[in-house]
Amino acid sequence: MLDDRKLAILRAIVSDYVSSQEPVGSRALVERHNLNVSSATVRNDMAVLEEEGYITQPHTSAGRIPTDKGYRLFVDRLSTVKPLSAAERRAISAFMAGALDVDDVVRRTVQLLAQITRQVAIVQYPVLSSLVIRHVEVLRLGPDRGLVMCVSTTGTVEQRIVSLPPDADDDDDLNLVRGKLAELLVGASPREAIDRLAAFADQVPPSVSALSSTVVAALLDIVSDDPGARVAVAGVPNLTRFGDQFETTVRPVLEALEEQVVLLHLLGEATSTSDVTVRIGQENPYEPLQETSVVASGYGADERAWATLGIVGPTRMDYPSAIASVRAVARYVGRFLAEG
Amino acid sequence: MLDDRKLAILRAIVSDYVSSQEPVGSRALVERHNLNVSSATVRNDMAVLEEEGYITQPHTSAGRIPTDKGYRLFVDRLSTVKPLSAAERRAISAFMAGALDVDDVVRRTVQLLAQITRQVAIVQYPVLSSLVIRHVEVLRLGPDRGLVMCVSTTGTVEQRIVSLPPDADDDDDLNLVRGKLAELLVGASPREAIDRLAAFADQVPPSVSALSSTVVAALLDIVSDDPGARVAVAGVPNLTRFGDQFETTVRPVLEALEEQVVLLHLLGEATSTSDVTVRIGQENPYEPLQETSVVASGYGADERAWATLGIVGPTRMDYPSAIASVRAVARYVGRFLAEG
DNA sequence: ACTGGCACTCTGTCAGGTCGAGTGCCAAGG
DNA sequence: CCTTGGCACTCGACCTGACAGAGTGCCAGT
Repeated sequence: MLDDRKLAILRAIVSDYVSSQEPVGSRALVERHNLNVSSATVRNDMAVLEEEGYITQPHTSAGRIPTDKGYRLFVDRLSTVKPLSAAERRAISAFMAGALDVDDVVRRTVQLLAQITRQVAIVQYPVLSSLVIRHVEVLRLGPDRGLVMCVSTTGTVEQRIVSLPPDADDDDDLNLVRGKLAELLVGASPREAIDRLAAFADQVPPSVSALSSTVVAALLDIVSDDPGARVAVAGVPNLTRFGDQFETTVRPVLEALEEQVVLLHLLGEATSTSDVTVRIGQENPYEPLQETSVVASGYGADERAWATLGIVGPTRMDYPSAIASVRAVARYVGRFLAEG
Repeated sequence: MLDDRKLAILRAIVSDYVSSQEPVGSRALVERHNLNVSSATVRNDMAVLEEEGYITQPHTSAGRIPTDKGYRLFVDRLSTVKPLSAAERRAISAFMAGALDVDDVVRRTVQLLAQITRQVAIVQYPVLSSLVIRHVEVLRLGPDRGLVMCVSTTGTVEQRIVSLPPDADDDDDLNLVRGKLAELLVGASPREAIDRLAAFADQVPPSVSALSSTVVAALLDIVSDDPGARVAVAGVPNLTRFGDQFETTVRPVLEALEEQVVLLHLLGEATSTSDVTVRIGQENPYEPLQETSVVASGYGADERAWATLGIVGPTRMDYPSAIASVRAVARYVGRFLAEG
């Protein structure tokens, strides 16, 4: 159906359109790429490609632009991942060097990704569910307010403010509960923690049951209410390069960027750290973003991904570079988080 | 120089322009407001107002639009702050109810502010410098990595990851240092903490001096590297209502929104919780944002402000509503943080 | 001091015309 | 059967001129 030349033409169309952002015609194509055929031949091939749904023309007598299906074919079969330049590799190390804690790593990563791809970058915070609890703390902040904290082995800290029963007039009860909980939870994964917490109510003396249940509720909230459900975003100004129609294309993106839930849905679920997922236009699960593409990858210190990162940009995007950048950054961050 | 009628005309121009976003002419003015004079009279007055620099016309034979100076006069002398509707007040309480911790309060506040003003909202995290240290924690995360944490009485948690000397082969040293530091710092303000930490090196046995100095450095970093230097942003999609020119007006705003430092500079320094600051167009300290106005206020539980919040929008903004909203939200958040 | 009237200026828009890029198709050639 | 040069056709981009409308400034009259 599609011989080599047609594929080469499709590749050329994608490549030209991505760089010029203008429909590309048959003549320009034979001039800029050495296809060794005439423009008429290219036209015939383009007619076939259009019939098959890989390209389309905005109006009669304009050049062709790739469809989502065309980009998909390009990404799957026609593109070779562009290796990053030495300068880019150096930029990555320089940018990440000296990160203070996990939050800082995430913030730097998202900025880095936005900068090298010149798109909007999104980085999910590492999900606690693949981590291990290192420390549990319960503090009294005021007469009836307390703080419950949970620290993971990677240094992520999650906390909740709770109302403490005012009758616990000194902190012995608090320390008792804290001690028992620490003993119970340190070393546990969040999933184990949920199970152990469910059985905890029976293990405390009735005198502290009110206090204990409040703290346990907060801890359950922390470990079960997926703490990786947060994302960092950078590179929003890059949207101004998006195109002309603002209300129709950019606005939905801006709205999606304010909805953490949508963003997580968008990044998708990455189970492995080695794949880069590309969602093109209408393949996108979130309807208002069907004019945009998402390039995402899992990241983490081992094969199992801790969380996801990626970029969002126009379907007309330089996929080979984007994929290479996302992959490189994901790998680097994974290693960085492992080594500290 | 400017009699009552001229002021009334200026007020009418501002009001009409803000709602219609189009230059307003003399005839429309006498029709929509009962000025009891003819359009010719209005024209004469407008000529004076233009001469004085309060209004301008985009081109000959177009209506007038207010200048920055015109808006300034309007804000200072011609507008009365619009009280919030009952529905808005209810929305504020509903939105804030059930906030989990300080971070959550900030996130909700910034969303709330963006929603009721329909502008871009910015909320600075409460600065630690007006708070008191409640708890200090030092944890070992791995063979050579540790976590240093600091909790304030409002429940703000700041942490740093540090490299620990590997020779501390069990955690007695760590606990010793932690204990001494907790004793030293709990109850201190950040300023006091800096002083006390400076003198701490002398108080520890030499065997733990390496460990101690690492931890102290991290704590100094936490308490001195102003943790209130962070802001939350929401309502970015509202920028699409900004106007037509994108490259020139919206892009600089998007860029500013990615720079925490610029944003803090923009909000300015609010020392009191009772004033609302309005910076109009060129009054703005950050040059690329001279087409925008900033309405900001300090907030906090007492008269002294903890931090600042505000909105950024086009100079053509509904100042009375914006000022009222910013003030109301600032007060509400202040009370909320105090009561918990 | 205000008002009605008038000439003037400028923008936005619409119709008409031209240009050029690009296509589809066809007949001829390898 | 594939490829190619040629040709007619289509349609958007751009320019032009004309026109209506909004708005102004100014002036003479009340």
